[in-house]
Amino acid sequence: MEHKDTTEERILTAAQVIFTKKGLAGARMQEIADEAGINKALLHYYFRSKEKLFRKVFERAIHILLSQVGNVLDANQPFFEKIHDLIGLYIDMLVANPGLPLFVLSEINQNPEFLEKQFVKTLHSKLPRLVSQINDEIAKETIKPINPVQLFLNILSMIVFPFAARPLLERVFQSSFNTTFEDLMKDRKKEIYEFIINSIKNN
Amino acid sequence: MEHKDTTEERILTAAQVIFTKKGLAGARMQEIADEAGINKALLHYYFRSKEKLFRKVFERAIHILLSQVGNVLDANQPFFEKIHDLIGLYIDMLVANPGLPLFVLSEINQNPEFLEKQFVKTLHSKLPRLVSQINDEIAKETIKPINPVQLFLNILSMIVFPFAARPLLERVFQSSFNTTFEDLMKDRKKEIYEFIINSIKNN
DNA sequence: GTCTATAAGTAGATAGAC
DNA sequence: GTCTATCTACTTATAGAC
Repeated sequence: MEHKDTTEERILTAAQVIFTKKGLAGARMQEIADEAGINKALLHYYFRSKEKLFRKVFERAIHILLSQVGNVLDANQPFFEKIHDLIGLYIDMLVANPGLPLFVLSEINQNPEFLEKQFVKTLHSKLPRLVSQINDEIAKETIKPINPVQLFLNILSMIVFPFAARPLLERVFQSSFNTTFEDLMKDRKKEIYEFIINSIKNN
Repeated sequence: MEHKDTTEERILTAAQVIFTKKGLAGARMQEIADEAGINKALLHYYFRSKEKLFRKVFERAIHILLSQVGNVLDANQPFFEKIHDLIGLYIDMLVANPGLPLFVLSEINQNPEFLEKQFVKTLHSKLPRLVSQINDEIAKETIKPINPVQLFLNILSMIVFPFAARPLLERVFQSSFNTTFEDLMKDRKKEIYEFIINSIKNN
């Protein structure tokens, strides 16, 4: 699966590295060519324009961010297990792709037309199911009453934010607590899960 | 206080709008001039270069993000009150400046040298105090044992992330729940505080 | 202080040889 | 498919009139 060593693939990988670091506007085609170890003209041979190349990289990023998570949300699983697996899967994915959240959020902000219907549609099809599952648990009194959307926001925030703020947090944690970002993230799955359960679970 | 209507101020305000929307690399001096209603050459007359103008805007943003919060963290207050006030102050500030978090995080990521010592130093001087206050509460058994850094990350995440992800969340919430972002944020102070207290407080 | 005009450099894109 | 050389357009920055 992971990556036939064709020129096209090497360009895409290089483009992902540079676009993630510099953004669409800040990236230079020359930089991408250098990173891929090929000539600038080849980029245009394969992808015609900078924006078309960017769109391919961006679509990939969105796909990674959504694909596995959709399955967890769909799964027919007890509520607490689902939350547990969601946290585990998402953090694993972000550890493997730490630059994705900030990349996607920045570009959507700077260029709102990149927020494709696909993205919104995927979430739109998954979220209501989670919301009604939360409401079921509240009705069964297994968890305390809470606005399901706010609960979802809390969970998502605790998972994703540290990666979006990583460039900043790395330095602060290093200088203040002699802790590396990686160490924090190792414990974080368990930490987040327990923090949530402690908060919402009924005795 | 807020803003003598000098040309310099109008440029800074315009620059903040454009840089926040497009980033350093994506912003055009012409756009900033148009937004300020003046000529392009005047930008250079007042600020010499695009980067110097950017730095002024960026420093302002950092200042807004840190100034009030430092005071809360320093305050000699009971722990739960301090958490309560911290959430309230920070969300108020972000509602007034919703674009700041993503702006600052993106630019630090794309241009790590903009992360000035000042920023790291300020946090460095405030955080250990909060950490030891958390440890005190754990020792007194008013709250459950928890890694203070992780707790701090949880709180910060729940406050800041929704604003960083705002361009995305706005659409999703609108299309899935017929809720506006603003409505969610109105309740959010109370929601976050209760979520945290429920999680950490000992009975 | 504010403008118009222009200089100098850069980046995306293409032509054409191999 | 891959390269070198080049075109064209745009962007920052400056010169100089008012």
